[in-house]
Amino acid sequence: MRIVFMGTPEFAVPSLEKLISEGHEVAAVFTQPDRPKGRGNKMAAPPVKECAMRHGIPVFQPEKIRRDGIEELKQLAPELCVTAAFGQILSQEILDIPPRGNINVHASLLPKHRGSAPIAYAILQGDTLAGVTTMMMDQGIDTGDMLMKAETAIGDTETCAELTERLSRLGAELLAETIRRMEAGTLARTPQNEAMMTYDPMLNKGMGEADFSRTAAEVKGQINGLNPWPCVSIPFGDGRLKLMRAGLEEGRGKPGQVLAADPKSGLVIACGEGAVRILELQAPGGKKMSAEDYLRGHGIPVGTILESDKEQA
RNA sequence: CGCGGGGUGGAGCAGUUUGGCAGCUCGUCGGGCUCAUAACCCGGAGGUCGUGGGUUCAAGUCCCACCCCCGCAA
Repeated sequence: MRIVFMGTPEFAVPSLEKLISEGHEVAAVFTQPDRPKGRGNKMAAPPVKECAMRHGIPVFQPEKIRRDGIEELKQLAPELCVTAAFGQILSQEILDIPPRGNINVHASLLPKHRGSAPIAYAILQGDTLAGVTTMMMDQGIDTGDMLMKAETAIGDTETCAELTERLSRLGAELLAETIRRMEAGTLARTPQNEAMMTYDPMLNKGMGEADFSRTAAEVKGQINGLNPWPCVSIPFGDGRLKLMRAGLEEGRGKPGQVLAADPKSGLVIACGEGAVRILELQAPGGKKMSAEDYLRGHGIPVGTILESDKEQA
């Protein structure tokens, strides 16, 4: 099928590669413009662009596709559009161009977790099940009719980064099967149950302020769900200590109190209810490492109360 | 030229300010203690100190260049 693909981050790459390997004619890729990124503010291409260029597929990077990309899309004359984490709103005019519509790969079990950070919120809220849904795009945000779903259990200490990687591959498989059924004429559309819907706001840096007064399960969800961004952190020395992965642990104490801190027993911090074991962390200026490794070279006295931002203010 | 931190046995760090024997915690190997152990005691192996040049009687440490890693800001 002649397809135009729209996507931006790493999550979208497996879907694009799957379309190619399935033999579809990917006529072009739309992705976000290159932006200055990282140290030195060097311009960086979105992962989807790099993938497209590797395959010799034309790339379009309009600032707003609904303003600057309409004519190009019309000329490309796709039979179907596929989007995956594109990051731009599509207007009805755009959606009307491909005769078979626009399929979106969304990283949640809709109608739960509409919005731009479904995977983070699944972990943040303590869900045990995550998944991907293919759906027909309409003008709302993740509101269109559902086509197919795939589920997967969320690991006990799985981070958003890891789950995103898994779901990106699951989504690619699901996308391929969805298109196969569309071609076979056996694809059913299921409207979303609006009563069950949840919409998650965008993540922001403020969400990464540790709050050990919450329950251990909430703290764990916050730590694992906000990795890789914005990450939970606490003021520490010259900078901030980022907590990258956590699990639940027995124990109680004042919120933020260090219950254990040595290479043998690891790092355990008391919460408002229960305690969390910090499995991976990153000190100011340092690399990400296991808590055990960190403690081999640094001491944290047992009993220390780690201040979270809210307690300091 | 956006701001800043870092590279030292297998892991994580100290030592650099003020040049002078390679240090700590852990792991690993051997021995001991113990009913037993991830505990404890004794002993050993293991390091081109990111790379290249320079200064010096002497450089992990001072000077110059380069490579790599990381945080912040966007």
